[in-house]
Amino acid sequence: MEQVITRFAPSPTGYLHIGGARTALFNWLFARHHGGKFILRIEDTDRERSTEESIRAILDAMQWLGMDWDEGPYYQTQRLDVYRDYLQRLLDKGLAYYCDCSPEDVERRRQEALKAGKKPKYDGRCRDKGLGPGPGRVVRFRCPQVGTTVLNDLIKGAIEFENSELDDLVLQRSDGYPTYNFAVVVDDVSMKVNYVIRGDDHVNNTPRQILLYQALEAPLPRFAHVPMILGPDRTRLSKRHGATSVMAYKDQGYLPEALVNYLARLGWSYGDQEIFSRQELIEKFDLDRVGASAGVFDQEKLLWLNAHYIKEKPAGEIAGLLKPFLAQRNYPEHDDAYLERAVTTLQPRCRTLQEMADAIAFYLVEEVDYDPKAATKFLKPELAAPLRSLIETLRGMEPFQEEELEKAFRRMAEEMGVKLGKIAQPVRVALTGVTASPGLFEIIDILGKETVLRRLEKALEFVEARAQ
RNA sequence: GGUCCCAUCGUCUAGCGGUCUAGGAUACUGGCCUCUCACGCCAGAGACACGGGUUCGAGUCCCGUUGGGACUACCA
Repeated sequence: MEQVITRFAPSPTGYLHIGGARTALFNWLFARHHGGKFILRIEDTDRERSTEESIRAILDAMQWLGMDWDEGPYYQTQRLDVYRDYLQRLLDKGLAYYCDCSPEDVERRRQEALKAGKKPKYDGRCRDKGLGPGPGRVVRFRCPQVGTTVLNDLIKGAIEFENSELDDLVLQRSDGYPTYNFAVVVDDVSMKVNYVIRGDDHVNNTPRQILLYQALEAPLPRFAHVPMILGPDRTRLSKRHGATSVMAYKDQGYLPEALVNYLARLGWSYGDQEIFSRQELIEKFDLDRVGASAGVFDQEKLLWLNAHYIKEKPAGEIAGLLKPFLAQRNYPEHDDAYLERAVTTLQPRCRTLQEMADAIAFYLVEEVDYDPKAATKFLKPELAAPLRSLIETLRGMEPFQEEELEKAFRRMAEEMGVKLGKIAQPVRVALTGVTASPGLFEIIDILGKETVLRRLEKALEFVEARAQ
């Protein structure tokens, strides 16, 4: 079997979004699965909207998601001579022609046709004028007007198009740059791309492209049009639906493993399996298990996957990834070992790194602030005595460790004739400021004797003040 | 308007004519665990859009209806 060659060809007119990322992922996975080649190509022929910044952002996102490419990035604007060469072949064969209709005229005639209830196609006015190159002139494809073009899509099956529906599309703009439909074909032909995997918003472009392949006498690639990703309102996912940029997910504290896993399962499935490592994805991914219908992007499920990967990853790695988020919050510095222990207790409790960076606050700040409700409910005046005795007990404890601490607390609760929770909750508030936290004894162990005693004494002062 | 695509729980999906009184995941609800919150475990509720065919038999095949989506540029 010939080597599989796929490509991802974004246009640098914005950030890499969720939909593009999935298209890239499917191409990447397909190539890796088949031991093929994955090419990255930047389609920057729209000089108005393409930006350097977007290119940077797309490359960053590809890298963050762990999708490496074997060739490229190629830039279409650096391949202008290639398009001219191919265009000349078409011109020489009479399969393309110059056209001097102004954009305004074409648009006006289009509107008129529409109003008259006809198809808004280019009317072929310059088809046989025999025009040569000149300022303001474009080159159009002499599109066959009879016959049927069939697209044998790997995902959707056979789709037929009447050539009479198609018109003479522009191949080269008046500024000399190729248009998308032409550049994409020339690139895929010259780069020997044999599997074109892209969003199904391109289905209607495909017959023209097939016709161009034929005009160029180039072998046809296999096409696979993957369904769109929709927002909750079932329209094409866009900024309106919230974060759609891949890097926005990084900033929100998502792990690339989670996003990759989620995106892979959106539109593709493998029996009942939900969790896939990158390696498993490469082993198991194939086009025959890609569904034909559009899917809604479900933030909740992504969150669940992210929580899964946060729990699963070694604490040391999570701690490292967490640092930038900590820096945003200006917490005091702590050593890695301490951070790692704190992270361990938070892993089952946080769905994103942002959540974790918030939750870890009490471990890192000098003094905690009490949540007013929590303080009112649990730091009551009658706690003064128990707190005093607790402080005494803890002061004398050596070693100051989780297991011993738990025993001491249980003993104390028993002596007082109350349930453990009765003293655990006030202490929790004293140490963390809130009523929900990791296990009390692991917290005490990690915070260390000095911090714990300091916070307990502050709590004692607080309850004593309330007593007056 | 025209062309094209799509249609199983709210969402992602399994299902490739009989084993489907439709399975899994997520979200939701209840319970267990428990020092709180999570995690985890158990249980529950929840779907084949509709109408015709084909067939001994249809979620599965065909047609239509309805609904949704995409495209219709000198954007990609």
